[in-house]
Amino acid sequence: MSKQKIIDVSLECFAYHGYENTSLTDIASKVGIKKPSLYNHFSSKEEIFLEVLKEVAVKESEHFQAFTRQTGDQPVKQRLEKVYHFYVDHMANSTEGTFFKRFTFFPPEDFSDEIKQVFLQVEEQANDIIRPIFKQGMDEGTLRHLPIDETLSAFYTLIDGLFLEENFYDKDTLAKREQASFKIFWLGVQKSSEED
Amino acid sequence: MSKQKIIDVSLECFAYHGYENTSLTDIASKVGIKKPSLYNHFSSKEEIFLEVLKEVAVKESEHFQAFTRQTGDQPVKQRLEKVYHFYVDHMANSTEGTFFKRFTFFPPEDFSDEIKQVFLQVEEQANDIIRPIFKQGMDEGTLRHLPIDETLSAFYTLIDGLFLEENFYDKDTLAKREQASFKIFWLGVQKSSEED
DNA sequence: CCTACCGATCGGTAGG
DNA sequence: CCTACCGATCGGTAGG
Repeated sequence: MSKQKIIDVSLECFAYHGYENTSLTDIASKVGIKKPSLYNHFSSKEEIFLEVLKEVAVKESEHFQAFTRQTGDQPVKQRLEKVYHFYVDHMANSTEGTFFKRFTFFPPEDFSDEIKQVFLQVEEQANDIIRPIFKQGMDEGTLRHLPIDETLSAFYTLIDGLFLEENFYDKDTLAKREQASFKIFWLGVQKSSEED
Repeated sequence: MSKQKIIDVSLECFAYHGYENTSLTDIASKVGIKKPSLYNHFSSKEEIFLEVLKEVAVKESEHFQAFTRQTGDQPVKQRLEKVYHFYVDHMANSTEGTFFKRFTFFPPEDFSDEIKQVFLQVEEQANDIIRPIFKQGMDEGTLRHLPIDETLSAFYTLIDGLFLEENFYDKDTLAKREQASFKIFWLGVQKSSEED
């Protein structure tokens, strides 16, 4: 169906060029039709954007959930490390990640409320997936007993920081920064030998 | 001089609305002149932008340097904590910080090289200012002997993460996240009692 | 520093 | 799904 093709093409254009910098002519030509034909499927540019946003939100949540579940049988440190690398890599290298980053961080004014809502919803679902890993670590004595929401938010802040840095550093430097941040985070949250 | 006023007004427009979303008519009307008069001072919109960029880079470096120097006589933990809060607050609440964040994060394609260069240059200057604090901490035995560039990059990644989060959390939540991240970072880098 | 105007491009519509 | 066209707005220029 060409409606889906319009959504796919729009996702790519919006992700890599932004909302204002993507024209309906651009989208139509990449789909292989003329601009007015878009109006057979959508009533405005805004509607296209909102449909793309909705799709990305659902896909991203499912994607993260599937990956995290799959690490369920591993030790806490490995689970966290894998989830961490997966998040960072995905946001750096996928179209959906780029879209998500771009519009959560600098939303077009007209959509800022919808976007904020989607971000918070995706984050909440991600929290529900990651929280049990920290819980597991504290219960089994691998992690310090810190307030779980502090640990969780510090973990996210690292990831968010790397999102931003993806824009300036080359792959090698970024990989080193990714390692360094995790190492120090882990030193901070692990239970040291002298504690009970 | 009205050239300076154009730069000041443009900085504000670009910071809060982005490059494509700021028209020369907008800028002129806020300055109190008509659009064609801008061309008495600048030869294009691009030139205005590049001049604003240059000014922000210089101002930010100086501003940051001045603040850090002023904390020189305090213990390492307090110095780091103050620099950290200063950085995050400044980026959240100043026009220059908003400009810097917006354009380092999603640069208009035509300027991406110039912007990347400015970002790396500002970061390098910031490194030269912060590195001695970590060096001091390791020398006096407050901090673990970790590779200094790992510590430095992890510290920045925290700050970068909070930059992003400034866009969707309210002040209270943000302040909590700021505290939580620093707390865990500090647990990670401080020398624990059992080490030599 | 202005008025008047340029070609290009935008999102969107009419009508088939 | 198309051609033809709309009013609005863009960055930029001519000429004073």
